[in-house]
Amino acid sequence: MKVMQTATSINIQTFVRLMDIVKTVYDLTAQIHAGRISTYGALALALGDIRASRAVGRILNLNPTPIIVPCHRVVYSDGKIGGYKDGVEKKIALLSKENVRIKDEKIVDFEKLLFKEFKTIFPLKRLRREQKMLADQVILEDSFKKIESVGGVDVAYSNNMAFGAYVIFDHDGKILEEHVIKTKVKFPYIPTYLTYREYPIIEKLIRKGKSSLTVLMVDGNGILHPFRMGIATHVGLKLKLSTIGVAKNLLCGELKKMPSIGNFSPVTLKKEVIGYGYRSTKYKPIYISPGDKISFETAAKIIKHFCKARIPEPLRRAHHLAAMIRKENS
DNA sequence: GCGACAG
DNA sequence: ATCTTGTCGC
Repeated sequence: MKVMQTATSINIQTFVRLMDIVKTVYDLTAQIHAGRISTYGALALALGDIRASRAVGRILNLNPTPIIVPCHRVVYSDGKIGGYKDGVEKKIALLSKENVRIKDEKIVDFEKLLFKEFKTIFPLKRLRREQKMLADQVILEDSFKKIESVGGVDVAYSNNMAFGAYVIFDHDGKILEEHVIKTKVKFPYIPTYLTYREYPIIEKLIRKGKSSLTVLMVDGNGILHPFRMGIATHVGLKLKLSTIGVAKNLLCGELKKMPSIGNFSPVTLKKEVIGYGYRSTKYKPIYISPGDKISFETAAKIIKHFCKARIPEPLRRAHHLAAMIRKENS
């Protein structure tokens, strides 16, 4: 029987390749010919989002083949040279050899030499489209009555390895299960795309759990996200779980006033409440938001119940576990 | 130098 | 998140 080469089967392979952000950055950089220069931001835009510019810098810093991938041709957007693994002198020397002149630490004729006509399919735009699609499916209502168990997941890193930890507590704070996992990192950290870095690890961890889980706390945001699709929300939708996002820093929006100890204060974005700052100690607040299948009220209640320290216990324990495993493997 | 954007 | 000396406060 003749089997049609479906669009899907092509796309899955293509998709994986597309999403190899590291490889894409190197391929894009190789498009900058001798005599031209480009910027970290221009490369990020070619990936599909200016937010990736720092990730581009980090990736180029690890460039294993500086001869094939001419990362010396990537400079700051103000025309300054920027850094180079083997020293800026080397970068300047390589550029000079290509007739790119530098004066007062800046590229001469920067605008004229700037290359930004990359051949690209903007891989990050596809991910953003997915986030926008999924955002419609979020339900900010509890999908449970009684809280049997509450889980926490966190991930630690060392070089190209990720160490994930998953802990399940019962309602009284007793640990029911602990799981750890070690995997290769496949996606860089890019603000607002955290889920594409950590979701695969979290999914593997959750599958190891035996107890039925009422709620999962995720290190990161729920709907407190420019597109209402933080990692906790993504995890909730994909794994059909009630989730709460818990972040140690604010990603977007505005905390109207500093909450007093033991209290919450709303975080708003364009007049809309998308999360709460919560202070259980005298230290700086944490930022909580519903992931999926939970209300603001219930999320807040659960967070308060599990906050013996600044960070709620399930996440605190998961964080410690992940850090321990990371250290053991280093 | 500051602001600066989860992890 | 990780890299890290010394420093600060409970």
